[in-house]
Amino acid sequence: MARPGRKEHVLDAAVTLFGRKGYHGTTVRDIARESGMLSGSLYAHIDGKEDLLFEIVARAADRFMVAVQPIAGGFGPASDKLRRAMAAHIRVVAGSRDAATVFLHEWTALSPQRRALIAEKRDAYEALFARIIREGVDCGEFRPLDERFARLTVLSALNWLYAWYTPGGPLGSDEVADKFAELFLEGFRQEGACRS
Amino acid sequence: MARPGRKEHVLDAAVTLFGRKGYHGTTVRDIARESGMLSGSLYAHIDGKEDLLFEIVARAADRFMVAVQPIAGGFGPASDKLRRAMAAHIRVVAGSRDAATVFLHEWTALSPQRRALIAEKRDAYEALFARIIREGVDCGEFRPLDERFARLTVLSALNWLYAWYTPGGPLGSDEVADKFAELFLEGFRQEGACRS
DNA sequence: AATGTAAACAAGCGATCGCTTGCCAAGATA
DNA sequence: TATCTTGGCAAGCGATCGCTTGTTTACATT
Repeated sequence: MARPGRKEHVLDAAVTLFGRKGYHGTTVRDIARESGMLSGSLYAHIDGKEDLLFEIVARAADRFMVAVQPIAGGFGPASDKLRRAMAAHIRVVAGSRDAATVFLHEWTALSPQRRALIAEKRDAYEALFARIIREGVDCGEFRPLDERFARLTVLSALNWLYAWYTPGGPLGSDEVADKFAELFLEGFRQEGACRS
Repeated sequence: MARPGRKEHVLDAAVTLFGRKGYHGTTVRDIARESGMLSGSLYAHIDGKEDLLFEIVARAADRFMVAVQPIAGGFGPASDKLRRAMAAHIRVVAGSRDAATVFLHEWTALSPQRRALIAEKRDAYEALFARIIREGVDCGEFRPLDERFARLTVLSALNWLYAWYTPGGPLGSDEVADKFAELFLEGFRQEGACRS
């Protein structure tokens, strides 16, 4: 009887190591050791090292998409959708920080064909945020923003989360999202600032 | 007579390759080929592969520091200092995009001691932005921001630049800085928004 | 108890890794 | 002219890379 959990176990080991040491910095022997077997035994479950990377990256991309898609397509004020989209993104990062790191950093190690596939997924994901921002501008809720800059800024903040956010820390993912949303929506400047 | 330009030439080759394929994804033979010599000849100029990485990363860190330090320590409104600090940062990225990429991504490949050294430099750099933000809050020019979040958000936007900014493109570094600064200072929300 | 099969191990393949060594041509120095 | 230094080449070191092969173990099914 096949134990379907074995491959998932290997994927878990790989995502941990890829996240910590990078794709090229991780050997198949590392992955095997982390999985509790020898390197040759890995090949009963996988076709090659790069397949592991692709599966990790593709799954991570899908998780982001699935989390934010319904929010971008839903109803409500753009500011609310933006806050909820950020919260959903952060929840994905918090739920699988290593996978998010690998998704953002190691996709360049893929073959050109697979890299193009991931680029498509990433573009589709970014389009969700572009849509929310355009909605906000069109309905007058947001200032006449440069959509590209606003989107890039929001995504930059989200994409850099992996570098400092610890899921077990004092801040829950929704609290972080609230703080980000407030920051982006209201800006830094005090009304009637002193301008010293 | 020693030709002092040779080592710089090797460093240039290394920063290009590290930026494109990562540290572990680049071999010393790659670096040698890019430098127009064979791998053995490299070792007349360097002590080892990791020394190249360290020198690249440390120099990049210093460039950021030198560019922003006088702005953070200078005079003027915090909003202006923030905009000028961002512009200075972006100029550094634009002037050496590969080095900035390596600085942000590949420092984890360094030995623990050297990694700690780079972490110190990075912390000192981030402190410059923290100082500007605190100044703005203290003098009342900024709202009572959470300094940590504001700093992280600004630095996220700056650190993600390498992923999309092309120095030869339509936007100059100062234009990008202006747009970022406006976005952060004024926020997304329109005064008297429709809140539909 | 006999058989089939999934999943592991032991061993090692060819290739490539970072790096070292011994050597030599060319230019500077004396 | 004789010597020394620089910066390169050719060759190859031991280690490790991703991966393959042949065999064995453990367990489910019959």
